Amino acid sequence: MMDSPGPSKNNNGSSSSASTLNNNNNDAASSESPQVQESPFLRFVKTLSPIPTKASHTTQGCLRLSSPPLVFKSPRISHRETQLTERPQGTRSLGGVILQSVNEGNMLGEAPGDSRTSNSQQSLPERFINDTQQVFDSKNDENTQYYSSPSCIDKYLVDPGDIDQMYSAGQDVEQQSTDPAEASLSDQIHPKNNILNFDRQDGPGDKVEESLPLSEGFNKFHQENAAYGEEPEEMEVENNDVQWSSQEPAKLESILAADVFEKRYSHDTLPQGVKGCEDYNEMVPTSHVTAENILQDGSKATLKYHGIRRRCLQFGEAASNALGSNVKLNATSNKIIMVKPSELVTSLCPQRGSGNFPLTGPKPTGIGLHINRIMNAIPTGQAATMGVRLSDGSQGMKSTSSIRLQRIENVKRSILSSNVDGRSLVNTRTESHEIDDTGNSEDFNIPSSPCQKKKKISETADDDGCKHCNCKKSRCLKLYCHCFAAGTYCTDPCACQGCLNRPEYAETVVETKQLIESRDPSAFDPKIVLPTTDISSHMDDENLTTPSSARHKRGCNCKRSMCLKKYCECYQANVGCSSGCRCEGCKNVYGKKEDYVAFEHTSSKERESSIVEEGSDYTFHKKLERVASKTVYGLHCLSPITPSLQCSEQGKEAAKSIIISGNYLPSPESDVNMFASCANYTKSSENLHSSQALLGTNEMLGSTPYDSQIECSHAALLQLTPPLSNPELCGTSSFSSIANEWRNISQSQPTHGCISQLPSGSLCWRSSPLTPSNRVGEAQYFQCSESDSRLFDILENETPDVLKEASTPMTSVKINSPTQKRVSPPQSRHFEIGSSSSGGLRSDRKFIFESVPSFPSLSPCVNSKSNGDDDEEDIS
DNA sequence: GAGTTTGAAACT
DNA sequence: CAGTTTCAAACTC
Repeated sequence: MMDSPGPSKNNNGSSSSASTLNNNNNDAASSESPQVQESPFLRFVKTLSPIPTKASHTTQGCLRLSSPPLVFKSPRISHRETQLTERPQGTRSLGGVILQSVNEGNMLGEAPGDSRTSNSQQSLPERFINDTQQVFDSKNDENTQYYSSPSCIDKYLVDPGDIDQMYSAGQDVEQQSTDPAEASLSDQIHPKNNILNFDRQDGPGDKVEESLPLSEGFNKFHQENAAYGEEPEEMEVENNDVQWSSQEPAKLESILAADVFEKRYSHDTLPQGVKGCEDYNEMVPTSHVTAENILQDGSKATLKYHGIRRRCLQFGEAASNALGSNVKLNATSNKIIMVKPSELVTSLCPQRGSGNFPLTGPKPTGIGLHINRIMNAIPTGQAATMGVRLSDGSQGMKSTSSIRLQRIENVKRSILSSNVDGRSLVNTRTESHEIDDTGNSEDFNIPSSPCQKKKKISETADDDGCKHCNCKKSRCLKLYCHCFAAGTYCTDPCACQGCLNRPEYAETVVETKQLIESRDPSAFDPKIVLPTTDISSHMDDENLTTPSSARHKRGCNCKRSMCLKKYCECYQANVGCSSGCRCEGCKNVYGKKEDYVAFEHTSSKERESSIVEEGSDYTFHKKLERVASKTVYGLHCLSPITPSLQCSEQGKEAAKSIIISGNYLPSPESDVNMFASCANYTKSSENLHSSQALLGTNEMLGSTPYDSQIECSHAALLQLTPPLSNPELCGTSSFSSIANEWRNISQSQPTHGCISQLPSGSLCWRSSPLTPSNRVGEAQYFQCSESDSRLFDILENETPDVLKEASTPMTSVKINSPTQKRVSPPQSRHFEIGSSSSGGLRSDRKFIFESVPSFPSLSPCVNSKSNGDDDEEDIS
C-alpha cells in the first residue's frame, strides 16, 4: 500500500479522466436532473467496462455467487468496481451505516442517529426526500466529517446481511405491522436515516473496513466515500454531484413520478450512489419497484428503496437482473416490488423457475465464486462460525427474525403469485440473511462481506471466510491477489505491499481489470461453475439451484497435493474435481475426478437408457443409487456449506446414497438442518422461496461470471440454512415431525445408519461453504418439503407411487449432473416455473444425473417449489 | 515467523 | 498451446 504512489498519483491519470467525467456528469446533471436516467457517471462507467454488456447479460443473477468483479464487466459492473474497491472500507460505506442504523434501530431499538428519529414522524416519502437532501447536505460535510469521525466499528461489524435483514425487517414492519413501535423502528431503519447516519458516523479510516466485505453496493458507496475523503478532486466532483443530486430531491417531491423518481432515486438518492452507484441498471430496476411502491405506498418506498439499492450495489449485475425481474414483479405484485432484499432473494428462486432468470444467461452456470469470495462468503466453519459472528455483529437480528419470516412469507407469496423472475440473486443474499436470521440468526455470514466474516469469523472459525492478501510484488493488481481476483479492494487486514487495489486507485484497478479481461474475458468469472449448460437451462427448474454439480471452471492442475489440500482450487472451493481437471492422483474428497468422469459416462449411458425408460421413476432411482454407490463424494459434495436446501435436496436420495455408500459422515446437525429445512419448506412457501433462493445461490455458483451476486447467493444459501435449523423458523411441529419421521426411517434402514448418516445433509451445511459438488437424492428430499408424508414415503420406498409423486418435477429429481447430462426425466410434469424453457425431458434427465453427483441442496427446494407451486398458491 | 511447497497466474 | 517463470497462498517446521 504504502509503496504505491499516493492515491492521487496513481489516480491522477485515471482520476483526472474520471473527474472530468464526473464534472461532465455534474454539468449534465446540474443542467438537467431529468436526464437522470443515464448519469454521466454511468456513461463513464460504461465506457470503462469493456465486458459489461456481456457480463451483465450473461451473468446469472443467482449463479454468480462469487462474482465480485462484475464491476468490470458492465456499467453496473463499473459500479461494482468502485464498490469492490471499497470493500475494505465497509466501515465508511453506507452499508456500515445502514447496518448500524438497522441494527440499532431494529435490533437494539436504539436510536443510533438522532437524525433518524427526527424524520421518523414524517411520511415516508417526505422523509425519503428529506433524507436524501440531508444526505446530500451531509455529504458536503462528509469531506470533513466523513473520515474524521471515528466510526463505531462495532456497528459496522454487523453483517451486511444483517442490514438486509434489518431492512427487510423494517419493511416487514412497515408492510405488515402498523404498530407504533414498529413504525418507530421502521423509521429508524429508514434508509434515509441510515444513510445520514452513515455519512455522519462512518469513519474513513476505520479498520472496520476490513471486516466488512460489504455488499458490493455498499462497497461502492464506501469506495466513493473513501474516494471523497481521500481524493479531494473526486470529492469536489462528487460534491457537485451531490449538489446536483440534492436538487433532485426537491424535484422528486414535486414529481414523484414513478419513472423520474426511479431514475433519480436510483442514481441520486444515495449521495454515494450518485457517483458510485452508476449501476443504473440495477438502480433502475429497483427504482421501478420503489417508484411503484412509492406511488402506491410512499411509506414503503424508502425502505424498499434502500433495500433494493443496497442489493443492487452488492450484487451489481444480479441486482440489475433482479431489477428486471422486479419490474415484472412490480407489474404483478407491488409487494414484490417492495424490493425487500429478502424478497429479492426469494424472487431468485422463482425467477429461475420462471425461466427469465438471468442465470440462464449465455455464460455457463458458473457458480461464479471466486475462491476468495467463496471463502469469504462461506467459511468452512459455516454455520457455527456464522452464528458466532453474527452474534457478534448483530444480536438484534434474531429478534427481527420472526418479522422477517412473515415478510419473507409474504414475499414468497407475492413472488409466487406474481411469477417473479428470479433474478433477484441479489436478494438471495439478503434473503438468506433473513432466513438465517430467523433461523439461527447469525449463522450465515454474509458472503457479501467476506471481510467481515473474516474478522468475526476468523476469530471464531478456523477458516475464516475472508482472506487477506499478502501480495508483495503484484501490487494486488493481478489475479494472484485474491482480493483483486474477487473483485474486492484490499483492506487493512491485508498485508499487501504497494497495494494498488484500493479505492484510491479505483481507476487503476478498473483499468487493470479491463486489461486482464481483455486477455481473458472470463478471468473474473466465478471459478466455480455448474458444469452443464443444461443446468443453467434448468435453472428454471427447481434443480437449478443445486450446486451439487458445481465444479471448478478451469479445473485444477494438482500434481502433488492430490487435490487434498488447499493448493487445489477445487478442494478449496469444496467442489469435486471434474473432467476439466488435469490433476494427478486426484483424491478430492468432494469428488474425485475419476468418479466424476465415470459418473458422466454413466450418466450419459443412463440418460440414453433413461430416455427409453423415462416412464419409470424406479429405474431412475436405481440409477441414482448406482451412481451414488459409485461415488462417495456425493456426501462430500454435501459440503457443509451447502445450505439447508441442499440438505433438503439431499433428502431422500442423499439418504439413499449414504446408505448405499455408507461412507457418509454422520453429522448430528445435518439431520436437524435437513429436517428443519424440510420443515421450513413444508411450512411455508416462503421457506420454499428462501430455499429457492438458496438454490439460486447454489446455482449461482454454477452460474457464469462470478458476479458478486453469485457470492451473495452462496452466502444466502449458507445463511438460509441456518434459519432452517432455527426452530423458530421451522415450524417446530412440522419440523419435529418430519425429523422424527426421517429419523425413524433412517433408523429403520439397518445398514445404513441412518440419521446420523442422513445428516449427510448436515454435512452439506458444514462441509463446504460453497456447495458440495454433487449429491444424490436431492430431488427426493424435496419431496419432504412438499409433505412430510411424501418424504417419508420416498424414503421408505422408491416405489412407483413415490415415483409418481416424484414424477412431480421435484420428485422427478432434476439433478444437475456435473456432466450436465440429463438422464431421463421420469416424469414430464412440468414445473410450472421452469417448464417453459425445456420440456419435461430436460428437467427429468437432469434430475437423474445430477442427483447423484450433484449435491441435493437447492434443487429440492426448487422442485418443491415448482411442485409446491400448488402449495405456494395454497399458501398465497 | 521463516522457510518450503504448491499450483495458479502470468509470461514467453 | 506448451513450457517457463512469477507469484502468493498453503503448508511445514
